[in-house]
Amino acid sequence: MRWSAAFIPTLRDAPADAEAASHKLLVRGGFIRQLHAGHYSLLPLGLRVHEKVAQVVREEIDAIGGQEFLLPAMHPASLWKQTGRWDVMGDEMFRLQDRGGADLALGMTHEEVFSHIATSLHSYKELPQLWYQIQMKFRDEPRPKSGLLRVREFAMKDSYSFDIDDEGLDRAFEAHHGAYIKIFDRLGLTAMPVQASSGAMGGSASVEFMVASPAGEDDVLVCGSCGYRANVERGTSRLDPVDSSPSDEVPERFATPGVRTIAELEDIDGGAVAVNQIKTMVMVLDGEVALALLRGDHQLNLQKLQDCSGAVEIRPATSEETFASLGAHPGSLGAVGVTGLRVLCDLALEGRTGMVTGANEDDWHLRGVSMGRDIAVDAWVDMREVQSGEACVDCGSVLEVVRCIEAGHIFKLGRKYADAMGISVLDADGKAQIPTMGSYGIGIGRAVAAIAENHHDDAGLCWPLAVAPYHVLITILDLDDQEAAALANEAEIAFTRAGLDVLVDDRAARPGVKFADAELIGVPYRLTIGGRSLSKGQVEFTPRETGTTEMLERTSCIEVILDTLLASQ
RNA sequence: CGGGCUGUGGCGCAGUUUGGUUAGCGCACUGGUCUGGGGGACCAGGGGUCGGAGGUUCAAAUCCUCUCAGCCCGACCA
Repeated sequence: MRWSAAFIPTLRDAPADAEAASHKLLVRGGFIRQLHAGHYSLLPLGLRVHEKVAQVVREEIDAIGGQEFLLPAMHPASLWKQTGRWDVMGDEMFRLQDRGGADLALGMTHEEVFSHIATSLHSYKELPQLWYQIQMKFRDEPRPKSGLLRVREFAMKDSYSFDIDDEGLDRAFEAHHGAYIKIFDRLGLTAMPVQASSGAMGGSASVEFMVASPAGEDDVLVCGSCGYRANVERGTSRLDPVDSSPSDEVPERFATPGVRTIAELEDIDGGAVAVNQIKTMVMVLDGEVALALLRGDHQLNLQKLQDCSGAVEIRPATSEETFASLGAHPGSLGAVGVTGLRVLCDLALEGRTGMVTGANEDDWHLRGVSMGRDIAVDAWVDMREVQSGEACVDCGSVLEVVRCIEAGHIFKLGRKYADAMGISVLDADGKAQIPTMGSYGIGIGRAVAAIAENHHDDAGLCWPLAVAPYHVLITILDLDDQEAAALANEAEIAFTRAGLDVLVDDRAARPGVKFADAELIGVPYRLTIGGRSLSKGQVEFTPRETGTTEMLERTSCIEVILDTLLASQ
């Protein structure tokens, strides 16, 4: 490709509203353009990277026996009603109607459609099956952000496994686990598998593949010592022991005028340190007011609450709802003597005595509260969010919280969808069996952004060879120089013949412009042909990553570069 | 959904407080001259009606009302 004829609209300035490095650089480098919030056009350069990422993913899923499909992006509502997700998905699903008034949806995932196809499986002999596609998903994200990192329309590799038994599902899950490790490694991403919440997908196990990046949106607990890795939506920690010896104390009201926060209650006369307080949070779970109790110094994690409560829709109660339920305002709430409300209590409070909590009367608190005796707890659950510095649940070392991009997610779904969709095969005994499913996703565009986040410097992008839009950039400095033109031509032909993607910068621009653009778009290797070196019979070879230039002999440069590139592929 | 911010040529911005000539600057773009190894200089150009609608006024980018869009934080989110 000759740059002079290519559409590579580089910009000197990033759009003012771009924050993330990948967003800025992908726009500046002429890879993407925003159409509107959450919808991006891939320009030729961006598409090249996108396709290369997709190809790596395709090869590795093929390698574990995946069969590629391409399913419709638009689905009939009936399909989604069959699994109940027409209602469950809520506002996140794009919905529309055809001319006849029939309800349709734009697919946000494809369990339903693949399951629909899987109803034509009839025998255990046809299992296992591993099906996948690379296709557009549509999700009406409340807040698209950071360029390609969070969008409303994106290509996803989604695969689905169908097995007769749990052992089969385990094998499919492990196969994906291994494939994902290879994929992210080939993409130049350091991805760590972490224990994750299955969220609305349900199912028995789920592992996320996380790439550390400040541009990410997930927090992961990382133990540097034993390798424990878990999303904060799932992970836990080992707490320092606290005194919880049985106590004869009975709850006693005491005045706390003006006290509304944990910190204020620590300071007031007769109060208690946060560890000895009960934090009472009023939440609305699927329309029903419930109490979530935590130790005073702990934070609630909503995803954990959702997972342990089974509720689909969760929100904090309004202060009106709170007052109507408990008769007091936030800051004076407690669960002592409360009946008729579901009370969920964090495990960290189990067996605690001598606690301080709100009295459900503004400006009054209770002390001497014993958990089991004074509070009617419906369920003991893990719903606190682990903070950085807490002790690893497995080995006791210090946990670190690392900000990450979720690059992949694999789920064991079990039989929920297969059952709902009516998939059934006969086993060896002639008995009908419902297959068990797994589902496995990688967002292609998000992977592109994650790579950009992790492979760039001040001058621009720095693509790993495997996903670079072009492998080599031949920069001609003096367009009038016949010898330079001839050499560039010769090199382009030789590189292309060797299977490399070559971009030749033959623009009538000054060297500074060409160098700056070269670094911005991040082609891994640059061959610079300029009069100054050429007069000495030399050319320059510069890997983008190091930026250090090596002088090569004009006569042998093509060979040397080919050796270098083919060796590093 | 709550909070904050922003909409002026392709990109980045000034002008809005205090309404008043043909709406300005940098980059990019076109033609030219010089230059020629890190976004060069000069000359000459083209392109916007100021997110949209309504209103106030002799006069609106500027004031008022409504509305749309985008970004950030939070909530939410397979």
